[in-house]
Amino acid sequence: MASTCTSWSPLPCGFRRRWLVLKPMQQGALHAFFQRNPYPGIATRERLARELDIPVFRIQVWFQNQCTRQLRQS
Amino acid sequence: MASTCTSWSPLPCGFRRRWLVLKPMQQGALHAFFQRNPYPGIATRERLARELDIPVFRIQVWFQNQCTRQLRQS
DNA sequence: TTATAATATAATGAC
DNA sequence: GTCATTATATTATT
Repeated sequence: MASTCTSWSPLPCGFRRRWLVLKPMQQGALHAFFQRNPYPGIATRERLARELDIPVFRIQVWFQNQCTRQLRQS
Repeated sequence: MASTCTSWSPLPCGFRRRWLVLKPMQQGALHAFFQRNPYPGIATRERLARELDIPVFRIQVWFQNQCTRQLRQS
């Protein structure tokens, strides 16, 4: 396995990134896109990051969380 | 899906801690700080706790309540 | 009654 | 899956 510090995570191990709440407009855009494509490739994630002004790794985390939480709806 | 009693609440469920009224000086300091930073990290909360002589979890509760009070004025 | 301290839980960001 | 932080609803006390 790779080290616990993956390439897309700029923070050193053991430090938790500052909690940032997404703005409603950003959330709306992400939800809308997720409905169309839950598994965007790196190019798409980078485009979303530019358009919404969110770091790429946050986009990645958001889609990961969204996938797992979509599944436990029952 | 947080657990019932989260980490910032050291009392077991069903037990209510004693009501504590903040002194005017403590309230003033909290309000002043809140204006600068409504979401202090754990290190900052611990510093405030030391300086104002208030337990850390009460600091946390005050900031949470202050956020909702702020929102209700609109 | 109003203000606010305190409890509990849901939603969600980060890991 | 797990933990941490924020948001919100509610209860209780001064």
